[in-house]
Parts: sequence; structure tokens; C-alpha cells
Amino acid sequence: MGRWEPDAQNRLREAALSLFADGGYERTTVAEIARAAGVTERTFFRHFADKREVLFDGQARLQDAFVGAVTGADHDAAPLAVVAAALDAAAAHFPPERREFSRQRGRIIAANPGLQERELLKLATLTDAMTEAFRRRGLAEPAASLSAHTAVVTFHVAFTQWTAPDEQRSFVDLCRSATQELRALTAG
Amino acid sequence: MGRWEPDAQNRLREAALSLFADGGYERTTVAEIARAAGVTERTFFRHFADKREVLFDGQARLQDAFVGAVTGADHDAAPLAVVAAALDAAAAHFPPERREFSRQRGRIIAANPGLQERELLKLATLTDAMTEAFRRRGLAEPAASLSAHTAVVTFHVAFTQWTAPDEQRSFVDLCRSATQELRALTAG
DNA sequence: ACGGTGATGTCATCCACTGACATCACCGTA
DNA sequence: TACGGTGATGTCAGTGGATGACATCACCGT
Repeated sequence: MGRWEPDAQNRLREAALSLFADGGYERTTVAEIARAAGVTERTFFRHFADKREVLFDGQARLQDAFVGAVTGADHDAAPLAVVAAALDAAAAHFPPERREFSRQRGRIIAANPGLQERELLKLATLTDAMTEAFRRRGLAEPAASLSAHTAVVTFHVAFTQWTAPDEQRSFVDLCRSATQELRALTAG
Repeated sequence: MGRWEPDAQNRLREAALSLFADGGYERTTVAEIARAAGVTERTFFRHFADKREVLFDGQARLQDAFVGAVTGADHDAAPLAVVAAALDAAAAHFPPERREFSRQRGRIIAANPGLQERELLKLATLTDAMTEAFRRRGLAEPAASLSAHTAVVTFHVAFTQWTAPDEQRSFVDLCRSATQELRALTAG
């Protein structure tokens, strides 16, 4: 047993989400989150670059999944097939038991412009990383950018649907149907 | 003559840009900007919602130009023609004499992630406003969103080129050629 | 002459965030 | 067993962005 309770980062994340859901993002101070997690404010900022980041740090693993799928795809796979593989890899991060968490998080973000800003930045960063991965596969511009955008936009659309109030379908299914819709649109 | 020098907002904007360019965005305090403009820090926050906003408040007029062009277009004009009209209206905001200003502003934004966040939010807001304008023309989804995205992405691409170091072409020309490229891509 | 208005100043305060330094359980090693 | 290094945390002081409350006073219309 360590000198302190282990897993401070997780405790901070959970305390933050719960306090944000209760009292709103702005009215919750970092000091309150830290106290709820049993650490000091200073420790919060050792685990998260800023107050917003406590809601977004999972993005790193998601990005690894996306990029890993692109990098690991067959060398001669068509770009759209690679996009589909990346979406499947991403979908693994969103099992049914995580849906309620994602809904709560989505409500918090929707209520705060600053958090929406951060979300846009994360999506843009993800798109850049994907563009780079497609380039490493030998794809030229603008095909690399377009493929990356396709993957990220499709993911975003599917994720938004997945967290909608009465939505029942699985994340994988929503990705598939978003892909189908896009295919139909661009074929027109 | 007023009790104070007129046009405090412009003085603040200009002082901010010049100080940011000199010493960097982060190392410049709002108090310094206010002092350079001959007002107090409190007055800065009466003109701009936050420190970042001093670099982005022109966006409101740009958005009006975009939306106005969509609203004022012929009732039976094709979506792509409306997009072109919106781009022409936007281009009027970027005459040659504004290019150096835009380049400087671009360098400041490129050096600071927080400012990039804000830029993404502005583009997203613009896209939403355009989507709404297209809807009011009777366009259904997803055509409304796609048209809005087309306009905003094209604008962004052209603007980025326009502020590139050695670029000579006019903003209108860059919009036209970006539109052509997109047309070629989607026709493929 | 006079009261209303609006842009600004002044002051106090909150809170996000950072740097510097101290603490101390744990772990590997002599 | 003793001992020195390591890493996660605590403590403390300070900076700067942002906001609310209230005061000031040139200007303007009546």
C-alpha cells in the first residue's frame, strides 16, 4: 500500500464528472473537485493540464486506436476500407456500459461554450493525426486529408447519435449507418 | 469631443495586436494592453468578453456577410451558386491592404493553442449560422449542413492560402480556385 | 438650469494556474 | 540492515484573467 490512496487520477475524474453534473461546470471549483477526491488542488493540476482537460483526457487513447488501425491496415486496402477499420477500432472504446457516462459528459459539454471549444480542438487534433497516418500509407493530398476528415466526421456523427436521449442502437451499428449515408450522399 | 478619447475599442484592438506580435500572446497581460490604449483593464473587458476575443470580434461582421448573401440570393438559385455568392460577399472583407494585418494575426494564432481553439469555435459557429440560413431557404438536411460546410471549409482553405508567406493571388481568386478544386474532387 | 444616459474609473474579490521547495513511503542495493 | 534515490504528493506564495458593485462626469435633450 502506498503512502496515499492509489489511482488519484481516476478519483479526480469521477469526482469532477459528478460535481459538474450536480452543480454545473462553472460553479464547480477545482478546489472542490480535489477535496472530493481527497487530494489538493495542486495535485489536480499535476494530473490534468487544466480544468477542462479532466473531461477530455481519454482522447489520447482514442487517437491511438484510430491511428493504430490506419497504420496496421493491409498495405493495399482502399482508403474507405481503412476508414471503416479505424471506426471499428474506435467503437471498441464505447461499449454499452459506457453510454450513460458519455451521455452525462455530453450534457455537461453542451452546456458550456468553453468545453465545446476544447472538443473541437480535440477533433481537429485527431483529424491531423489521421491525415499524417494516411500520408504514411503513401496517400497523397488531398486524399489523405479527405480520408481523415471522413473518418472523424463519421465518428463524430455516430457518437452524437449514440449519446442522444432515446437512442438504442450500438455504436458499431451507428458508425455503419453513418458510413452508408455518407456513401449515398457522395455517390449522388 | 467626449470625456475620453473616442474609439477605445479600436485602440485596444490595435494595441493588443502590436503587443502580441512583439512579446507573444501569453506574455502580454490585459493590463498592458489597456495601458497602451489609455484605458483601464476593466474597460478592456467591457469591450471584449475575454482576452482571446480581441483577435476575433471581426467574425460577427463576417458572419453577417455570409448569412446575408445566403438570405439575399435568388429563391431558385442552386446551393452551389449560393455558396459562391457567400464567398464573394466574404471576400469583400479581405482587400489587399488587410493582408499584412491578417498575416500577423495568423502568426499569433498559430503560436497559441488556446487561440486555435477559439478559431475553431468561430468557424463552427459560422457553419451553424450558415446551416440555419440554408434551412430557411427551404433546403432540407443533410443538404443544408453540407452546403454550409462547403462554404466555410472553402473559405477557410482560401483564407489560409491568402495569408501564406509568399502568396500573391487575391482572396477572390483563391476562393474561386478552391471551389474549382473541390468541384473536381467531388466529381471524381 | 437640470436630470438622464452611457462610457469609463475604482475597488474588492474569486478562481485558474504555476513555480519552488518540503515530505516521506517505497524500492533497490551495498 | 542501513541507506540513498525516486516519485507522488503536500504546502505556500504569487500571477493574471475575469466579474460585480458603485462612483464619476461630459454630453444631450428638455
